[in-house]
Amino acid sequence: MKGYHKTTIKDIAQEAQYAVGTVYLHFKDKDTLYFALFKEKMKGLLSKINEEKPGQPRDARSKLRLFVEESSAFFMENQDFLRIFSSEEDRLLVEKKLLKSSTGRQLREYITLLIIQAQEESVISRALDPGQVREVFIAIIKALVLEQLAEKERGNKSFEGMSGIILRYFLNGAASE
Amino acid sequence: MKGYHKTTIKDIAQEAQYAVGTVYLHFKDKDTLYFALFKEKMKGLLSKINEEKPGQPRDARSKLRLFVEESSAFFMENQDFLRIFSSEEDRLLVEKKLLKSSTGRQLREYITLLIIQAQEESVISRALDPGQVREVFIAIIKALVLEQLAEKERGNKSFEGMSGIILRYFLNGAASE
Amino acid sequence: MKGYHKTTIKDIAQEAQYAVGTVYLHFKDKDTLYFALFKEKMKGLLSKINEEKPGQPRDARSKLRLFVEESSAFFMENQDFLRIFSSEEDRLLVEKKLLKSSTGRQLREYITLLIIQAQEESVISRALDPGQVREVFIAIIKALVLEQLAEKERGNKSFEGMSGIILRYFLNGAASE
Amino acid sequence: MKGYHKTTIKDIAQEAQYAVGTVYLHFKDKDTLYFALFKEKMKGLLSKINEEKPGQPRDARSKLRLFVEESSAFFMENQDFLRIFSSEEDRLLVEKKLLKSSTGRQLREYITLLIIQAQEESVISRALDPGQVREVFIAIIKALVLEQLAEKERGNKSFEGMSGIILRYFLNGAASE
DNA sequence: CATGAATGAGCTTTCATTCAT
DNA sequence: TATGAATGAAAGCTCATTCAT
Repeated sequence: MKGYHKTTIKDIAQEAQYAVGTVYLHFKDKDTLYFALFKEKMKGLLSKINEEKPGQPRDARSKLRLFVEESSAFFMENQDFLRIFSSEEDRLLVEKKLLKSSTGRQLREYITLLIIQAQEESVISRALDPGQVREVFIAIIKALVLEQLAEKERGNKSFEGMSGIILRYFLNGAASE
Repeated sequence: MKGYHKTTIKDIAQEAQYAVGTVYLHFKDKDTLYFALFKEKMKGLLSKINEEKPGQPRDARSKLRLFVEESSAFFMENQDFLRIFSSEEDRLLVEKKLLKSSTGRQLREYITLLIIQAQEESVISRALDPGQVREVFIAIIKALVLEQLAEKERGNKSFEGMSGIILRYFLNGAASE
Repeated sequence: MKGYHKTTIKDIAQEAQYAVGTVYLHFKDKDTLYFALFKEKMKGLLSKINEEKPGQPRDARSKLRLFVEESSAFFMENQDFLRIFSSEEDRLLVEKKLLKSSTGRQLREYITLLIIQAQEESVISRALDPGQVREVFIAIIKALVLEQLAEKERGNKSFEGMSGIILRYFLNGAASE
Repeated sequence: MKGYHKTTIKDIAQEAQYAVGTVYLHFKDKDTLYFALFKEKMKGLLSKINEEKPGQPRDARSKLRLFVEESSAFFMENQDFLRIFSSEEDRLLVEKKLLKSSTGRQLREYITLLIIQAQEESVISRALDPGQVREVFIAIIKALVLEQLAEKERGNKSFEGMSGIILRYFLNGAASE
């Protein structure tokens, strides 16, 4: 994909097997359309994460691991699309218009609650601000997944064990023990 | 600022107190202009970091701290401009065209070498891949500085002690000890 | 009309009662548009010339006369437009891109064949190079039609008998008999 | 050369070893500059033609031949520059602004007088309009010189005997005798 | 509901012209 | 006289948006 600004409505319409005009029956403008698509994707991740599997452990550490796994996989699958919105430039728009919308906020809230649970279970330090921890958490996931994708393009190793590595950086940092 | 795609040459010219045509005396096209501006900023950071101050400690931990301080401050001062380039969408352009240029590469190299030194001094685990560590390092700085800026806009607390916090996340992670 | 370089897409669009963007739905750029318009005109002349009228004499001399009449009339009707393309500056573009295209070549070929027929019927000297004769033929038509148009602008006489005069110059030259 | 519209003032200034600004000390605008250059060239031709060589025959036929030779040679030497102005598109400008100027008019007058002399000497038919004859004369020279130049570019034969051929077309036409 | 031709504001880029030096 | 950096009007082209069908 080409990024928000380089992706035309025609591109999207074509991919969706619709005519340009039809798109405008459903979305009042380009922004709305994009944010709707974004929301849709986020909903996908959210429902996957919330999906209750029987026998699934509910402790914070397991849920953190699960979140990293699910979101990494999700990120990789939708890399092109999400790359558009992972831009800081657009994050402003997104945050201002849509992350305040239910889906985006729900995702952030999910993570925040997860972190609070982790603090309660003494997995994450109680001294830290949950919002801050969340940002670091997301940033590390994003950075390492993107790096991994770049590696992949260069033809290098696979994605095996990446979520373990991410979690390690997140929880224990880079220091020597 | 508005990001690469939304910022017009006219905007830039006006801000620089120039006429549109004047810009084109110095830069052959929009890309060239942007990358040149970007490079200039990076050069500023690079030279600030390399600036030898007498009595400055040269151990890895101090240098890491210094880097976080300098780059955070730098980031904050140039937030608008750098926000443009922190966009993933544009990172592709930038990385492909200019981060491979001396300045961008030098900065990355500087960080990588710093991390290697830290590994040698047992500040950072020898088991980790320096490139990966570097990405995590940058991501955490970026995420927390941006969050801080957002806070500031919302009128909240100041930036005091931020570099300590960043370093803490980076080195020790979020886990309880 | 103003010539290729001075005629803007906006001009053309306006004249055609279209918006600028509409023009670009049909032609990918200015060149393409112009050459298409040119081709269209040429096609018009070509089909007029090839139009078989019953009882129309097929000897070379009659066909030469007919060609002069048709092309003079055509030239006059489309003077503004064709003036653009009679520019040597643009002839390069046109010749390189479109006269090599079927329509332009067909027209040239038509004239060449006509001249060869005339040579076979001893109307034109067999000693002369048909290509050269063709260029002279075209040049004389162009020169005298243009002069006539200039006269007209100055308010002088009409176009009566012009094709006879053209043919006379072409076949017999300016010499006294 | 690139033609009137594609040739920039900077191009010309550079070629003349001047700075852009300097050009504007002598010519009030691009048109004026160009027409001045054109005039200069024409003056060159005019003085060459008027150059009295001892023992030079003064009969009309000889002078016509001489004119064809001189102007062909001149045309070839200055082809690039003259091509600019041989464009019909620009001829309007030239005719309106400068051919009415002394030099351009002088050249035309010279040819007209030459033709009248030829009519008096019964070389050219008295029945023909001298202005018209002049246009045909110029057109044939131009057409065949241009064709010859094109041939040359394609690597074909040389320019030998061209002025004889031109004169032949002009005086006797293309007809079989 | 669906279409896609038509729109035109707005972008990047060029270059004749000016003017402080 | 000579300079050339600065100017900004105007060009070609794109694409989000509309609307008659």
